[in-house]
Amino acid sequence: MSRIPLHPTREQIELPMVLDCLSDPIRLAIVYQLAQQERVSSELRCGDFSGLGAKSNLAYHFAKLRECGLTQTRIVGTSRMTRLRREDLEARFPGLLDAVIKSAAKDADRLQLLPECEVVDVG
Amino acid sequence: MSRIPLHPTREQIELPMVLDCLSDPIRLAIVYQLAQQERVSSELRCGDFSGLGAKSNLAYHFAKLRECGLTQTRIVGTSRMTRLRREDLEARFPGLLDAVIKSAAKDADRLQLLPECEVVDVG
DNA sequence: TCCGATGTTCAATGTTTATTGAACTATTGA
DNA sequence: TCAATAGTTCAATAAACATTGAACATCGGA
Repeated sequence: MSRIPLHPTREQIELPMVLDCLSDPIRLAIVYQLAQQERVSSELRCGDFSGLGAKSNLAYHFAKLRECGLTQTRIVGTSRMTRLRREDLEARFPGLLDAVIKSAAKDADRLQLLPECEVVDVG
Repeated sequence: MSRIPLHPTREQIELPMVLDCLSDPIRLAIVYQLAQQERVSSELRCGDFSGLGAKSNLAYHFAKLRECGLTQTRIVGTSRMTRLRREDLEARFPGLLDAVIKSAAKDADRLQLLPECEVVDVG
């Protein structure tokens, strides 16, 4: 396991990479879930998304999200807690993330944003 | 040549396809140019973008833009006039296109939005 | 100190993608 | 009718991408 997950700095976040990252249905679902959850808790574990695919596939997608600057990941015990980099994204691309999340919400039934599994029950 | 370019209906426009389409630097440059030009003329010819690549490659990218619902193309003589589907996009994904275009404008120097060629001189 | 849980990394696979040049089609104007 | 122009289609190629299972690493708790 790489001990320290690598993140781009705010200025290193690139528009095409962010758009490409968001264009994958699984990654869009992850971002959407993270956004939905924000009022309750800003972070989620990777394992909370096991309904979206195999472990190794999710690790791949989480790495992409992290490397393009959409998410921040920190290690807590054996888990990885991931949250959206809202402030950095808003600074670089004002209004973009909100527009994407609202668009995803509008199409929540077409996009498979909520697979069979229910995500979390936070105390 | 396909005589009638095919376009998705407004409702057929899908978020992941739009984001994927916008994530390619060449297509982003095309969309950006179309947006910049809108005050002068809402349409541009494919040939106006010859600085962005070979003819056949541009035809490929223009087809992608059209098929995902970002642009509308009509035939005028031997030319194809292309414009952004602003109203349809705004109806489906409010604020999204504007956010992308403004973000691209902010990063205009990183992204190669303006290749060697100057685009158009409209009467 | 070992077990179970959580994720990562690797290799392999099949798919999609972008790019190119050549051949082709359609239209305009001489 | 012919040539020039605008753009499409095709085949080929190389690169990137998503997906899987197996093996591995790390940490917390019994």
